[in-house]
Amino acid sequence: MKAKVTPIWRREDRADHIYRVAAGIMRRKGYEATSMSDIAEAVGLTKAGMYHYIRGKEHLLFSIMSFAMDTVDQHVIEPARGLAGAEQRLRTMVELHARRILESGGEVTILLEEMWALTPAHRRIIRRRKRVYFETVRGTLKQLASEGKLRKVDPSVATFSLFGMINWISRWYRHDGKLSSEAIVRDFTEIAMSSVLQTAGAQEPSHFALYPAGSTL
Amino acid sequence: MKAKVTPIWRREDRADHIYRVAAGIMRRKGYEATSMSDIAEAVGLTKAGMYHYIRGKEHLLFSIMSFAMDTVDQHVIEPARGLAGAEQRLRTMVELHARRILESGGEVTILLEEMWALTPAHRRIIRRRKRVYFETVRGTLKQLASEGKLRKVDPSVATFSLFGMINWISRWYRHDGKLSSEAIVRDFTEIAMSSVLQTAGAQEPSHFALYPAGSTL
DNA sequence: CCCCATTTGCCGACCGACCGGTAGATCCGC
DNA sequence: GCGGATCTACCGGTCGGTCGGCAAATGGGG
Repeated sequence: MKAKVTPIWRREDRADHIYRVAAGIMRRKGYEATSMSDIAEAVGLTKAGMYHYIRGKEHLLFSIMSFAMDTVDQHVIEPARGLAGAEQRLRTMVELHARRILESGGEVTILLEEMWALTPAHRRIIRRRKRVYFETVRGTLKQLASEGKLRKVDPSVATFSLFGMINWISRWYRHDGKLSSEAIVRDFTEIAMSSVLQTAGAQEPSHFALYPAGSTL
Repeated sequence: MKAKVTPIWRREDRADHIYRVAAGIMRRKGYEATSMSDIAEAVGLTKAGMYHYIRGKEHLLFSIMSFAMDTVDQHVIEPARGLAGAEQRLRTMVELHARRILESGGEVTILLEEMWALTPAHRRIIRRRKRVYFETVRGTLKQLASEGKLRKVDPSVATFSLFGMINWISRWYRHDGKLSSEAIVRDFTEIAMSSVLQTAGAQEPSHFALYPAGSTL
């Protein structure tokens, strides 16, 4: 009596679906704590059936991470690449990245931290792509520094701080929260930009007065 | 010939040692990926021997997290509590917390993120303590806002951003890096403070001009 | 249109490895 | 010889992953 649904799955769609479901579960429970049975059940297959489409747990994680890096390349780095001013470029990257995280639910961000679970070869690939992004931002900050628009801080520390703020978003943002995502993006972008940008009128940050001249720098 | 060392372990010292070793391994590999055998081997005991001192894996994690919260209470919140100005209080917390992370190796910070591994009861306890800290910072930001010293941003978003920067430190800081920890603390504190503090001379952030008046706030 | 061989999608049963944790014997300083 | 510390041996259970096979599609040749 139970009419078999037999939805028309194209093979690659089925695989994509598995990636998506797995990403959601792994985001909530972490990679190690997520069993293949968990994923299979959520997908609506048995474990053996699921293995028809995927190669293994580690490769699944690697695929998700690669997809995450693809979206960052496509929707954050690429749109900002051609922009003229360094400040404009940085602001665009911060804003686009923040918006991406809010819209994607953050699976993508959080799983990028499970590097230790990858095989050395896969880890190297992901690390390399992350470094490209990091160096893009750091290069922009260095350009800002050469224009006198960066605070008197180490560009690497500034870059790490920016990534900290950005990557943390997915840990606190709730889709059903009080603030609209647009308001969050706006406030967040201002906070992030202000953290590294030297204010035009004040060449010296006020706190310099707190330290005696010539103290151990 | 091998003279047995038999170091004189007081029972609680032994337990403390296990906590410390476990925290180090779990920081590198994550909670789930760390087996009790891993820890036992690193401690120099068999698994059964180790269970003489600890109650179980989950309770071990809970103890480490509680210790982490103790140090934050003791070395970050408490010293800042009595301070007069909101700005001074915030700066002190940021600086002390950052310094703590650099000095402790960061075990403490990272493991605080493995909340999902705790039993519901333990999770509630840790979450409550984290919330107290969060509200302390947010309260300070609100006070800054009432004094007109906070950027025109939501205090919660600002607080989350601050915690993001701070908690991210342990992911990039290497003890053998080029920068001295003092230089890092100094730069980082300036970045963090600037991200939320309204610059004295500029009452309106420049980007407000980009949005039409009365746009959806 | 039918028949049948081949492929595809999927499953129940199962594997060896390892997990967290325990029982009971042994060791050793007092 | 007593009691805490530590060991060897083992438990039940779960892990990631595989195997052989069933049933539904697929596709030609007649």
